[in-house]
Amino acid sequence: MKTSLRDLTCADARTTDAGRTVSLSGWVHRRRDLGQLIFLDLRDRYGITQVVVDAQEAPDAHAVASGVRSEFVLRVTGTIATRLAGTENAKLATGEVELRASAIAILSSARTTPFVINEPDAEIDEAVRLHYRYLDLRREPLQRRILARGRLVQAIREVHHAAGFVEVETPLLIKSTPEGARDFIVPSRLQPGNVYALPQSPQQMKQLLMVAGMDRYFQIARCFRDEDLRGDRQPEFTQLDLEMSFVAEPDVMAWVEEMAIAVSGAVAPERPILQLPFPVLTWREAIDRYGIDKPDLRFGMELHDLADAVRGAGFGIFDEALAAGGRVVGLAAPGMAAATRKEIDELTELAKKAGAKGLVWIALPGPGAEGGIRGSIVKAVGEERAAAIAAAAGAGAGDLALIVADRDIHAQEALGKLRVELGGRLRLADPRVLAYVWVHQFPMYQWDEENKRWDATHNPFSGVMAEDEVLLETVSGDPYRPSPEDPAGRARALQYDLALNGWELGGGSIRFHTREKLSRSFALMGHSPEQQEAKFSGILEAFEFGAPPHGGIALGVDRWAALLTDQTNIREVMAFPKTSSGSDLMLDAPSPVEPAQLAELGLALAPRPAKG
RNA sequence: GGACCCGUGGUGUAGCGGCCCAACAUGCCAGCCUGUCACGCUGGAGAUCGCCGGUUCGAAUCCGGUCGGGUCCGCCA
Repeated sequence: MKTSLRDLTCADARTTDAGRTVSLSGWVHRRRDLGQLIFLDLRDRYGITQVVVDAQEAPDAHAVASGVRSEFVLRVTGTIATRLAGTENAKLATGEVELRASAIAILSSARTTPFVINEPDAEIDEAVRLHYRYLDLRREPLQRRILARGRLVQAIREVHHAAGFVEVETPLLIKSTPEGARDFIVPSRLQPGNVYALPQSPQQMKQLLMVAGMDRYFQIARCFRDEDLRGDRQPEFTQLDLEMSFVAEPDVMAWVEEMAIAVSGAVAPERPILQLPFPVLTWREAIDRYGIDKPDLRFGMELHDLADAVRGAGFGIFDEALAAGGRVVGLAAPGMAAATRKEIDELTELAKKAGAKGLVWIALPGPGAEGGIRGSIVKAVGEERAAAIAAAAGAGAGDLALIVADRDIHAQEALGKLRVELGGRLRLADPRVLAYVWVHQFPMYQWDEENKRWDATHNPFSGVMAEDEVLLETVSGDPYRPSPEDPAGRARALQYDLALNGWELGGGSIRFHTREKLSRSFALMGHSPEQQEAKFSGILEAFEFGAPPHGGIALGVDRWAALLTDQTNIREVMAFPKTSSGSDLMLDAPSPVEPAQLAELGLALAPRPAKG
């Protein structure tokens, strides 16, 4: 990549270039000073080339090289030469040649960096990394991941354009809606007292683009949510947002699947996809088999219903749970029969933290192991029955059965968390594999006891399965007077989530596309006609002018990039992320504002409440 | 909003009541070295142990508070 200041990048030189006089520019990666002979590893984004500076050959260049330090920026002119036999470096793409310097220009000197750039494995305090993010980005691991993310976004764009999707930008200054996550607010100077909100997603805009006849839209969209942060959540994040007209659920899923396969191949061609086509689970199946709606399918260790196995065994907790309409579920931790008391106590603690009331265990001795069957209920139900229960949980010789009894869902959810934990501890998941899985047929609503209304479990614009539309009724007969007994609670949404290796990549749905149906759904969610008019007048009105049936999805680009680069934290795939308290340590944001700026906006800041 | 973990030369760690005006590695500085590639060898500089207060004859070490970072719960239509 020839430019005015260089003829080759630091990755280009080969033996076929031997004899050429060229200039290279880059950073000093490492310097090895042997006195009369100095070696400089010159680095740029593309690679590393060894520069040799010989005091006899080039005394001026040698004098400059003597004063050069790590991370100086140089332009080196010299001759590409094949290395002396036996001094080739197989670790470098350019390792068979070197640049024999005749002249060195220092383009920039550099202070000693707060951490070393040339050691990829060095662990550095994250606050320091964030303060000097531009230096951290210079290091190989972060640089590699940001490049991979670039390929991810590029592949997404290419695939969508090729398939006829139109890329449309939507505004960042929009209307605040009181639903869902907290909005980031932007005060309006032209209309003091009024505010814009930053979008939590382009949801309504993309539906309006369907009403506009765009047919297929996508966008790499920045989204904002003012909620507490996590390793997989930042206040601003990026979604692949797309919407399609005249589609049903299988159309969207088929496209996303085709797209995801192409994109995965472009970013991580060496990583096999577990199963094609992607497995599809109903939400119910996912909960029953994995205890979670984003199961990690890279390993089995599924949950088993133990109702039949424990019925009448004479163990009170189980009988009570079943009598109350609850569940008894178990799983088998392979090879953990020898688990110590302490390990089991830890797992019990974990299960309780996950909402379980307790944890029952049965260890089946492995071949050659001393002693018989052990477990917390062996005494109560007898060895034979305990063995049968463990077997029903999927345990064989040498395995540890773990059992939870609780109300519906709670039992599975608690055990599901144990499954994830154990899967990690026992290293059951192949880290190379990409296990995509669809989960669909979610319940549309869940009862919000606090506000006495139904709440969308995922997306309030989702439609419901055709056969469930009859359920969108209330016991009261008035859609504006919902109650927890309403049949609406049984309605399943036309909602589909895509999970990857136990992470929620994203979700989408087929939307309601008539004013009447959307409005009825809003009513169940507690929105009066007046509130609907105030909050959603745009989309409701639009649906009166001929809206096509449509649906789409939004996928988390940060999470996708993290998963494809083997990271568990999206900060590691973002160029300039914020801390868990929302600070940008490099720019020192957020920061105080000038009184004049506030005055212009018609704002006054309330005094910060003093801490007791 | 809550719980837990961490904060010691530039960086990463050790030290966890007196043996410490703090140790090790690396980085940094200087000198030597013509085939190194994590170059090597020799020497040197560099820390009031995040901050404030308390306990104690004595605090990096114990206690309280505070600031910063991280993890988790709540939250995240």
